[in-house]
Amino acid sequence: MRDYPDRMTPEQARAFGEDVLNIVSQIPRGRVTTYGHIALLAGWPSHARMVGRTLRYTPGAAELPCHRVVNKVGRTAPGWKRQRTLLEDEGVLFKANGHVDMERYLWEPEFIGEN
DNA sequence: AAATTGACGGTTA
DNA sequence: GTAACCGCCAATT
Repeated sequence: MRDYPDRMTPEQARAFGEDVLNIVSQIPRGRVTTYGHIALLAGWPSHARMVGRTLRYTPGAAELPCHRVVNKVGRTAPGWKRQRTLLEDEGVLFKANGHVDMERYLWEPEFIGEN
């Protein structure tokens, strides 16, 4: 018995991509959220990696505040050095270990009228 | 068809 | 704190 969703059909993958971009666009300035939270809200809890894939490869994702998406421990995206500067410019403080202070800046999206 | 690759997450040591 | 795994899954090789 699998406790994770079935493999995405192409149609589901398309809808998932739209949902991800839509959610990212709602992250408030000066706050961050995680790949896992976005995947959960999009209805695919085990697809955190796919959220990262979408933001990395979808043209137009750069127009969104995708710099406000970090991993669960507050680490910024590998190879994207500018992300930290963008966050600091809107007031997000980093800890000595180079991670975002998640206790202070994590924004947890809420389900609205779902199901 | 089989193996590898990641803007990830979790457990263990 | 680090590091080594493991599970997950679409895309790529």
